[in-house]
Amino acid sequence: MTNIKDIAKMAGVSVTTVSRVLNHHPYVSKEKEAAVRKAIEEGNYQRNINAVHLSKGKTQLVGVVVPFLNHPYFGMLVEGIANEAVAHNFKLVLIQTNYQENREIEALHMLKLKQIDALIICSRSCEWEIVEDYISYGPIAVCEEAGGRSISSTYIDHYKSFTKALTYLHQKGHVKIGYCLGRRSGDNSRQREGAYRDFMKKLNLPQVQGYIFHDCFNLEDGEKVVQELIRMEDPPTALLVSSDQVAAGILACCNDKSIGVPDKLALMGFDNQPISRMMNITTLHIPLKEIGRKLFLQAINANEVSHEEMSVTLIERLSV
Amino acid sequence: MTNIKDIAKMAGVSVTTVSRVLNHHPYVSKEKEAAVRKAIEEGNYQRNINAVHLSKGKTQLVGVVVPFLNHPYFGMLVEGIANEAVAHNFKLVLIQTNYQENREIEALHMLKLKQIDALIICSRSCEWEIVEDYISYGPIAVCEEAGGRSISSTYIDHYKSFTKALTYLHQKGHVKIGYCLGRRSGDNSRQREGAYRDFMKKLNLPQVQGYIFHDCFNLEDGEKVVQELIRMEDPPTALLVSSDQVAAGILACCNDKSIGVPDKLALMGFDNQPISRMMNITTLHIPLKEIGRKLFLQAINANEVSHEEMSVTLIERLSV
DNA sequence: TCTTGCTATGAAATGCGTTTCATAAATTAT
DNA sequence: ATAATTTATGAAACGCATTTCATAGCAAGA
Repeated sequence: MTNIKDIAKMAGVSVTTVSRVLNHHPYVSKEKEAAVRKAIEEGNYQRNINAVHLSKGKTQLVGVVVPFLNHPYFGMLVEGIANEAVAHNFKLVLIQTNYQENREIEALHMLKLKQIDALIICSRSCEWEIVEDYISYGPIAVCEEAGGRSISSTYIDHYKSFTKALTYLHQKGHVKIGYCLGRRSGDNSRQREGAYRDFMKKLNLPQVQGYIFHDCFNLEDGEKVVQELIRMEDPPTALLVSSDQVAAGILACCNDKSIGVPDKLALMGFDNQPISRMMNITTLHIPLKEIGRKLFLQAINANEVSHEEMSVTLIERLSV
Repeated sequence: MTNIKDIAKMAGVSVTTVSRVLNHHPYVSKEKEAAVRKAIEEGNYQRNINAVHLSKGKTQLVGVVVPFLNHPYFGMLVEGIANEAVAHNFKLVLIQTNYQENREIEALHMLKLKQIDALIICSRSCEWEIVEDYISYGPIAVCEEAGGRSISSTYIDHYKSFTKALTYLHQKGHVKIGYCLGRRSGDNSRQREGAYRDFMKKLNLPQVQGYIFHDCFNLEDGEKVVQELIRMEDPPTALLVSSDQVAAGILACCNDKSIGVPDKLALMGFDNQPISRMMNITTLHIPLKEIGRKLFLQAINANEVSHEEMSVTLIERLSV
């Protein structure tokens, strides 16, 4: 393999000049540039990218932390990130955590080691303090509110969104309202729980523990929920489901069991995934691709920390 | 930032010895090792990973080429790859191509530049010849039959699978059978088309051009198909759909329009995605995660090229 | 005419860890 | 007791491109 030195020799110039040509730096005469290009051609020269990385201390790589991939939510989000990455000539390094904290720390570590130039955390598992320990090593962007912290964020306000959805359900006459969340921990869940508690309290509606479901991620989890609902003697009349996937699962199961939606049970989804459109599930649209795009831009912008709230839109369909 | 030289000085040894400790090489006395470890601790030393990469010519990175991510097929496949990658201490570099050939070539180029140690192509767009040009730079694994070529592969035989499905449909009494595929190009599609042609011809069944649909990837595409079906005066009675997503879309649309499934239209899906289970779609199970896992193992095994065919299983549900 | 200031170019320093080679000392084998 | 290994350790080479610094020539401005 030829290296820059060989090329320099072949072209009769210094390595500096070759480097200049390679990097489109000014101050190279046309003749020398031509000679260098010819040598590159003839020597079939390929820059050793790892040497470039070492030298520059940059890798044009951005880490993306996701708990898992085979879920439309993250699929869309990463799609948005990936599209923007291409446009900026960056590659993505995928770090699948399955919500394991140590995997997330590993990702942060990669930032420290400069294996990646920046890190996007789509769903955080470890403490803020730990993340903050790494901000000096490179930009970090998260998909949740990080106001006040030196970490860029593009997020939606889950408290507001949840309140919006609850208001809508209430307006539609529902009083016995329950909800389904993904993982129990995490700020997002806490925000949502808070919104629920506050809302129900304010309007003096019953807060039933049994109306609350956790660990709902996929279609299959919807079945689980319906099975529990059936067993209740006084089930909720409306369910706010933090993922369209789960809502779709619930709906399908209801159809199976001839539970009328929305008459017997109203369903409000989240995300506005294709499936919700197809199954006519009323949902809150979240601009995931757009969020992904913004996250990427924040991640590669080492100069400033920014916080961007994205708004959600209620999409009325037929499940409420 | 302290580097290996600093550590060597601090511990009163040579950089070689530090490197030995770092890499768990033998022939280091207990005392020196302890001194080195202490220095590493005190100096808060972090190996410069880019220097390691340069020196070793390896990056512990495997590239993964996918056309897009927000599709359960690729989501699952990559999930399988990612799980195995974690187990082997590799990271994945995602290359989203949107089926653009040049993006795929870029990925191959990364292999050449040693930015990645191996490449997994989940869905190939460019010519075999181009891919083969790169095999000397590192292992490549593909998710399609590559028999005879020096490229590892884990795949399912689409000809066989399609034939299996067609046979099943025919056994169930269907004669007017159509099918839906993703992209028109690609070996997989060609295999399927071939299977269809051969099967229909052999049994002397009608091959109607209008029964064939292309560019079906997502739920939404199902709608499109149904709309066309409605317009036909002599529509097919069964459809073999190369993705459960699309099958689900079709089914949902049929439900909407009160087209009885399977009475009016039988649907046979592909992949055995969660959605097919939920919607009771008869499908062919493809062990995607398993395929992903094998692909990864093939990719990091630089010593031998292997070809592994995975079998599909027909899952009888209620849509046929 | 003299001073700036730009253009052009290369030597050398910088980023940093791994690995080969050489050597010395300590064992083990013969 | 001598030869053959094994253990231990470091210097130097190797992987390679970028960037700073120094220098020289030439053109434009004062």
